Amino acid sequence: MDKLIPNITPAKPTPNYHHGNLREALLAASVDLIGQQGIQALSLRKLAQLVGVSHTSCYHHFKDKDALLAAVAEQGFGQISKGLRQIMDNADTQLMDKLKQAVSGYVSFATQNPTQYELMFGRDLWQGENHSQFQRVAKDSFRQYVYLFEQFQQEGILAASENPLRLAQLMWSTLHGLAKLASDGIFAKQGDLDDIIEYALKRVEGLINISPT
Amino acid sequence: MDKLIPNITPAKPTPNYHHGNLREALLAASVDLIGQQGIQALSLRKLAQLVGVSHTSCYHHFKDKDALLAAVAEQGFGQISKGLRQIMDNADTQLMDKLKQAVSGYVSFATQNPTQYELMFGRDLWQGENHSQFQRVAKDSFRQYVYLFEQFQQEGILAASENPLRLAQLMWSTLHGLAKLASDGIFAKQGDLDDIIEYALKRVEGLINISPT
DNA sequence: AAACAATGTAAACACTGTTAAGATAGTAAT
DNA sequence: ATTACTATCTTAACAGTGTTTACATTGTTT
Repeated sequence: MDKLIPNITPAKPTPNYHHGNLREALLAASVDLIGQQGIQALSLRKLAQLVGVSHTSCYHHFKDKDALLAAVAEQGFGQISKGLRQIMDNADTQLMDKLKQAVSGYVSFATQNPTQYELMFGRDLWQGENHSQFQRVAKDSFRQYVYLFEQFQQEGILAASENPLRLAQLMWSTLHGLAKLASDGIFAKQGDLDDIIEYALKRVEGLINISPT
Repeated sequence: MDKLIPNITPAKPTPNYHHGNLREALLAASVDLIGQQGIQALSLRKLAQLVGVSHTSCYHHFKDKDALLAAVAEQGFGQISKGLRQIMDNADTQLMDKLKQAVSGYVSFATQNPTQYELMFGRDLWQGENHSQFQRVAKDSFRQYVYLFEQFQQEGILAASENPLRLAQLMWSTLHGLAKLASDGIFAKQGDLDDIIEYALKRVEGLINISPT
């Protein structure tokens, strides 16, 4: 779906004074530029030149540079949410398989879009001003994990004594940690990743079958 | 140990041409400034003004702005390592209690120094140029977790069939995820954190007692 | 005392985000 | 269709940034 080498073509021959679709173009160029050169390398001016437009025109579509970054991050969460929903809505898949697919899908996104993933969890977007729209989309993607564990419980696979929310929080923390550390190559070598995931899933399976206190 | 409101005093009356301890002063001021205003707010000029020195003097102690940030991050890992070592070296503490203390200590650091923690795991420092010294200190702090689980195994508490490295990687991922999400208030409310940690530790305890395949 | 290296400063460069004022083009109202 | 209006894009300017270059001051070694 994503091109391996996104094409950053320096301006296209748009004879129109009004670009017509500048907002989307800016977002797309941002994803490309960030993916290739890192978050730091993204400047409004470079971006505008890439799209073939004056750099101040950005301010008609985004309040801030921060707002643009928030939109890029939001798009990332949207992508994850979409993928999760497709997995969840497949009636032919067993619950445990859904979990496995959800996990590997999440980690895949992080490792394939490491800089965007970094942006999505940057402290600025969560702590600073209220990028409320962005945060809403992000939290929606999380609720699907809670929903998954609730289904586990409804089908009696997971003991009623367990707390689905806590379980989802714990599992998602692990997932985020794995994704982050793997995508940045911090500790686990890229190859070890699958091993660790398998290792983690075994634990969850044990938890589900044994269902301890 | 850390002051709640670090004092950012704008320049001290240093009549000396040579500051004498500029490197340390810059690091300390960086930690303060970052902690109060965020990473983005740190500029070499602001920093220099805070210490009462010309902004170009930084380049005699750090190659880059990035190098300075790496030093700040390195100091953070050093702090964590030191705390872990104190826990590990206490002969009067049981292994399981050491684990608990290590976990809560780690999370405490992250929640009390959220911006520095963010910096420590920023992609730039891990991906970009080779801040080798920084990475060495960081990885040292991780090895202590591996060492802990190895001890578990030596004392027969953890089944020999388990892989201490994998276990440490998994646990540390979880820990990092929890710390990050909690310190930025992303999903878990700050109050829920203790619950989740307790929940997580129970899982590890179960793993250790039952010692499954 | 002279030579040297370490550590400080000042000036200049290219680049950044942001604002303000004006140009252009589509759209709705008369 | 002409007018008014709004959305969109441009140019010009501003303050602030990291970094380099050349120079000043100090501490140390010969």
